[in-house]
Amino acid sequence: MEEKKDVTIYDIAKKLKLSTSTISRALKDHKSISEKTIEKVKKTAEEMGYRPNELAASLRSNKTKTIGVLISRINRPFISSLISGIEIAAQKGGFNVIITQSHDSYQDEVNNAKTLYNSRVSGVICSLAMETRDTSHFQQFLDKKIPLVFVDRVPKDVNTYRVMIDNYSAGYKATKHLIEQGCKRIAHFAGSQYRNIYSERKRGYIDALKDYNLPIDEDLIVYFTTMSYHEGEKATNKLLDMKHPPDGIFSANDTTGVSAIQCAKRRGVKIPDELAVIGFNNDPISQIIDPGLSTITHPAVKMGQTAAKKILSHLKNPDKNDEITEITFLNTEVLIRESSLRKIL
Amino acid sequence: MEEKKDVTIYDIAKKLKLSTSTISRALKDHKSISEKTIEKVKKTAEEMGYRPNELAASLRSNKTKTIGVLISRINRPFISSLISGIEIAAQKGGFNVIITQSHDSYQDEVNNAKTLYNSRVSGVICSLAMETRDTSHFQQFLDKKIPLVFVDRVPKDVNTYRVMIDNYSAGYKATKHLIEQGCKRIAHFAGSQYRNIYSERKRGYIDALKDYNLPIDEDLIVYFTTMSYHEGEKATNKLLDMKHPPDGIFSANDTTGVSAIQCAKRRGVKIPDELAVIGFNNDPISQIIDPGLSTITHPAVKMGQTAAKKILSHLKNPDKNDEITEITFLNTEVLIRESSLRKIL
DNA sequence: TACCTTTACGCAACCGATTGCGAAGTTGTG
DNA sequence: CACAACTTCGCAATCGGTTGCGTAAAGGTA
Repeated sequence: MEEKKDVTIYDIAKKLKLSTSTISRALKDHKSISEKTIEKVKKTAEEMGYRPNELAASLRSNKTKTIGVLISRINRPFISSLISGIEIAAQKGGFNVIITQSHDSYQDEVNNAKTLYNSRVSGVICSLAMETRDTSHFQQFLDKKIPLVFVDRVPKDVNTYRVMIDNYSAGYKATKHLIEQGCKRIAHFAGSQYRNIYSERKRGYIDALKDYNLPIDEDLIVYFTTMSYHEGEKATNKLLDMKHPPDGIFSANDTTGVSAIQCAKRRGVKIPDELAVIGFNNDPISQIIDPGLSTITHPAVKMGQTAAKKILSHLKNPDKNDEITEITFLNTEVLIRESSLRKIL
Repeated sequence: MEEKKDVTIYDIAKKLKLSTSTISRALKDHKSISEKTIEKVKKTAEEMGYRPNELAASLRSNKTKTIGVLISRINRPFISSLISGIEIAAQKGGFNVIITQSHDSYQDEVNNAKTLYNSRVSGVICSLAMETRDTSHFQQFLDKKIPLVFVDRVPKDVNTYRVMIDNYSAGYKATKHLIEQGCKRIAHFAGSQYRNIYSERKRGYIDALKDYNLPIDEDLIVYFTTMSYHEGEKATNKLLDMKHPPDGIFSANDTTGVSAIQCAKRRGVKIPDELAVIGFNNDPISQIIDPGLSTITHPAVKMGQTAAKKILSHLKNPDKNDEITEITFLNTEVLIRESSLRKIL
């Protein structure tokens, strides 16, 4: 029951009385090999059950057909869709995808970056961990000219590809929508201000209030660390306990938006009339909850595909610029559901 | 701005005036190298910024530190949690995880299996695509003694590791619960009967009905192909249009369970009194919907971890049995929420 | 001092594909 | 028919660790 050895190009060469160089070239349609030979080689390769050893090829050519991914955690609707998009695009280009999760820990992100670096991935896609402040662990990729694409949670101090949405205008649009529904005291559930997605959404919120001459009340802005359901629940209770509770909430994600709705419902607060709520991401729960949670659509799958395509096209194109600061913005839309719809528009 | 070459064991050897064999052995604490030398080598390796080239090591030793994963689609709560578990366990063992998705297409599954095989993964974890009937594309792994672990959706005709839940008893428990709530006409939303998880759940459903002397009405069993929200909605409407509509539904997943609740609510059917519903998986939406959907808990993360650990321990253990038919069952529980709770238990 | 073990390390083949350079064979041109 | 210009293919080095086998040096014993 011993294992059969793999068929190599040496075996094919011996059988056809050709050299390994010819086999190697024939298998990849090199122009200096005749049609006849190419066909013959491919046919016998097939017959002998040859499978190329990518390890050997990678070692020699010093490139792998692999994209490494650094994300916080896979089991989140947005992230899993992002990865799905990456996988789809990578697959089309014949690339494998290696996933690592940091669980939002800075140290894990650093370690994972090292792992991917050592694995000789030929490209990296990353969405920053919540904890991350310093980004020097990405320098190794830039030094080696390994294409690096940040998605969604991007740093501001690394010059490289970025694929993101316009969080500022999304935050602005969400807030504006609540204002148009008649909200006067709008609270904001914000995430870590070290992450662009949350600071920009907040900035949009602030500017919308300003533009519509509404006062900015710092007591109505809640800063979360994990943006979990529990955090949202606690914050909602606190807000509703205020002397002058808010009449609207713009939550920077759907999880806390949903928790706000459920909390308000339990307290008998009417949604959307007494409290209008809008979330962010368009997670599945946002359309399941009753009333449906208005939200901002987020093109997660497309974002993943775009990022992966960036890497593939960069690898194809031999002229590698030293300074790549290309930013791609994807579209978002305000998706209005019952949680914020007070009047017929 | 040319790239610096990587430091290799040759560089270290030259610097320390030792041979590459000594360096190689020292770096992995080989017993035939003295303490002093080992320390010296490790120190200079560190200083020179050496990073091992795993490609070279893999090529020579013919093993990679990689686990390949074959699943239907990443962006599903159950699957993404499963992968999360796999990644956590793999990471601890110093392994990378390569993800491929079949989107429930048989052909994609076959192609992905080939890709993983060619990538020389040292272990494979798979949950079958919905379409898959023939499983001969897994034979290549068995032939090469590459550990293969099926999770959740397992085939019956491949002798290898399996990590799963007891779908039969889970289906039985779910149905029994509805019966205990007073349901007399219980419908069942079933998935493809080619997949064990759905056929077993149905078997549990049937046997529970029998044990409690309830008639089995084939009209109350709906077979889905994708188990999507839309399918569930259509089926629910059809059931509620019947002359004698059901008073309970056991859905083989949460998505269709949720769609049943929403559909019933729209039609004014009272839940759980006129229609009690229980789903499967404990997806996030099951606890967000109102009324909360009773369901069966599914230890997805643990399932992933268990599967990955199986592979790691198999790779460590040199005595490879030829016939491995080890099945691991993980626990599930009936999680009762309002969608099925008619009386105080 | 002669001889036997250990200990510590080096030699060199090897894993399988890639590729610059060169050469033999073929076709074309005047 | 001679020489140029392609075509088509082989030689051999290379990528960076791994490992069986061999040997010199160090320590031990009678």
